[in-house]
Amino acid sequence: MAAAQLVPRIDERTWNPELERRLYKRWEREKIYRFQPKTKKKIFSIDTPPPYPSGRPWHIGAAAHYSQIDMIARTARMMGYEVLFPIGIDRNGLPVELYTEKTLGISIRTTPREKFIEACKHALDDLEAEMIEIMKTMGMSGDFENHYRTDNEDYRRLTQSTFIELWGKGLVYEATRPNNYCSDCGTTIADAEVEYQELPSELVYMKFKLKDSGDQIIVASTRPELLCSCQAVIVNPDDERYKNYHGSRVIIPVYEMEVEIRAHPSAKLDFGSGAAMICSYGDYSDVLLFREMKLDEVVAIDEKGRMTENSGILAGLSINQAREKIIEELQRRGLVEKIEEISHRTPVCERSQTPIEIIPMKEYYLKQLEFLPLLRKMANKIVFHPDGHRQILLNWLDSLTIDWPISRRRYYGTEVPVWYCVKDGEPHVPPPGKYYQPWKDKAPFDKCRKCGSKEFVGDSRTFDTWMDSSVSPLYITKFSHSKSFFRRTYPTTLRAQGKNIVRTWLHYTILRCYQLTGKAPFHQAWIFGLGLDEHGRAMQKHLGNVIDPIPILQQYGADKLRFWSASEANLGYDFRCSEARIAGAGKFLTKLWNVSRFISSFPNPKSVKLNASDRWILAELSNLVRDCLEGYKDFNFFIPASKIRDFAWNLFASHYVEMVKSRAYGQNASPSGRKAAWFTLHTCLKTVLTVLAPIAPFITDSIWRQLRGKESIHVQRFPKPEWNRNFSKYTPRILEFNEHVWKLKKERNLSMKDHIELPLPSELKLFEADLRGMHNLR
RNA sequence: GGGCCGGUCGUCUAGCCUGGUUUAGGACGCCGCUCUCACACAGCGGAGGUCGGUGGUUCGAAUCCGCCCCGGCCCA
Repeated sequence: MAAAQLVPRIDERTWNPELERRLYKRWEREKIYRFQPKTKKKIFSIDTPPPYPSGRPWHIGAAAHYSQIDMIARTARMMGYEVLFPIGIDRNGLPVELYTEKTLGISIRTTPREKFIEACKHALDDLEAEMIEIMKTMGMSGDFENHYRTDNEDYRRLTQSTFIELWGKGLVYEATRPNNYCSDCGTTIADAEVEYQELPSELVYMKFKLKDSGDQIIVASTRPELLCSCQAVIVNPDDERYKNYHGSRVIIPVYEMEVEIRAHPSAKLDFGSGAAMICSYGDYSDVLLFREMKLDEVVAIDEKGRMTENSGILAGLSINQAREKIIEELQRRGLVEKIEEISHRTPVCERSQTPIEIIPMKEYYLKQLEFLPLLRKMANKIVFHPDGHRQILLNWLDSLTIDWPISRRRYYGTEVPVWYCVKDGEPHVPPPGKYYQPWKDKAPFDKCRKCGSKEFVGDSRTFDTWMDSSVSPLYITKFSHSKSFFRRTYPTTLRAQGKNIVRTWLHYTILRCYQLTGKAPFHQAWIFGLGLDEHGRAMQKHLGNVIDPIPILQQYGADKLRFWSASEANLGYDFRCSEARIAGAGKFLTKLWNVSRFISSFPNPKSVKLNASDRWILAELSNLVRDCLEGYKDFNFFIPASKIRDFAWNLFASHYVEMVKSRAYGQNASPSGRKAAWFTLHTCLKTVLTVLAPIAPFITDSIWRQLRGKESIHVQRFPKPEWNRNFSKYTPRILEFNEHVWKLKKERNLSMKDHIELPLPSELKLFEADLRGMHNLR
């Protein structure tokens, strides 16, 4: 058979990403990724993060993240597991409300709740559809047929049922919590709705008398009206002026209460007098200091933005009136040293631009502090990928000082399922198993169990959205729907998520699922870094540096994006995104395609007698398989991606293929030697395709089916490193020799196929025939 | 402001744990030559790094220790 008669079975000269769409349709038809709950295989369940479709464009970093989560699922399948890979979409909370207001031009303040949440319900439909389309385009093998939403009735029913259960266990209690409050809008606002402005403000220097010595200390504050809630005065520990006063007690002017002077580093030496009063609550640092020093809060301002009875002479006044009046009062008593006009960074309501107040309000809390020892224990037991990121969770657990406030004064979220007796305020919680909307539903109780009254009023609040997301492992394992399914799939095998939400999603999920099931919700936690722009800055809409994955997918295709993601983003660490590098990474796939095309022109014999070169590359192939499996075991795709590229490009294509080309074409080769070359070429390709399949599912399946028939590569198992690795000791010598010859020919201006006279190193005698053929040695 | 993580050619990374085998390896990009029968989305060759800075430990440090700077995230 002459070389000219060999025709590649693969026609196209380059990998065409348009083939991806057709292949995806084929996967859908063949249902090769469908979860079989009755399987005999071990089950691998993935607790996938439900992404939030809050706006266009979706983040390229997120695309990289989700494509890697898909690699986890594919890896597990090729390891022989039955894989449960649910897909969910998060649609609760503030961003939906803001998006709805913006796109529909309505206001949450003036729209009836019923109408507003109806609008929220559909606001994200288009964005969600687009997001799911992108996930499919990326080749994700999740369960799109049963995709769930965190705002559907079933999900909210689960959230409420779990709350009711925890309520029954005594893990929920009510206590005050500092809320951002806008007196103009008449409502609490979320942290995300607070912005900061430099506003002119009066810094009042007030005289505080020391209790024992009769000395006085000057305290400067922009919030003199909060004097009645002052519970401490702080000075910087390094401030020489006040060194003698640490621990002394001072009398608060007008109110005549005693508080302690404490040393604290957050007191700034050069601000005001250097001494600051800590009130509940002037600003966020007051909140922190109250927690840190365990001070008792005094409510000075009520929900209408009026001063409370606690403020004595100021009671009933607005904040501005109160400030004027207290300054007058202080001046009348000669307690004002001076007043300075300053510019002050003030938190304001993003809507009304009114300075916000921090007002303690009653909220529900879920106990977490008493679980800390158990949480630490579970954190240490969960396998982290990468291992070091367990520390993020442990550090967070160490820094927790308060329980978790779980109620929010919002509209679009899961409602707090509690009704109160109108007469005595006794809270009543309904039985679990239904979705409740207490703000509009009739109370499911006959009469108050305490006073017998028949009138109830429903709670109007919703839950923190993490209350919903933190039971995702229970939702996907059918916790409240199917005992047998739950038993088989819970705890889930692996939680995949971003590093930035370890302290929220990861922590809350472990806490809640433990409280409900007595077990950690997953055996492994896989933590991904954050996609930054090409300069290393976070991608943010207002910076205009967000890269849209849609045009990238259109131009380069999913596999190039995926291969880039795997070979660029080291597991757990932040990575930069740039189109140029995606294009660069994609070149490897073109190379792979062409090597495959070359190999596709040869038959694939079954049994052969191997030459030395064949045994050498198979030894290296074994090394490759071993390295890849090691990376896959840790779900670190960076390792297989770079090892495969190294092997396939720099060893296999550059050296081995060139070494056996003449043998494969039958030039000066025995039939058995020729067959051995064919066999080895096919074996290497087959193996490379299999270990690459989780990363680049389209191109590998395409080549696989063109060479090996109908069955998809995605139902195969990973190969084993089955060839003797002994011959890999020749690798450095072979590379060295080949590079030496190439260089010589270059220097002598010879073409690669020109013959050259050169002695063969004695160590390479085994490879003599192939090397002579390769370089045309004489 | 606090905590954590990270900083190796323009870019991504190997090496760092377990100091010497490193004149710091590879890839992308760049430059030069070559259309050689799978591939010019290629091949070959080349330039490019005082390993964030600075002190220290040591015969010897990218590798161990201290301090500082920069970036990211989270909490404020």
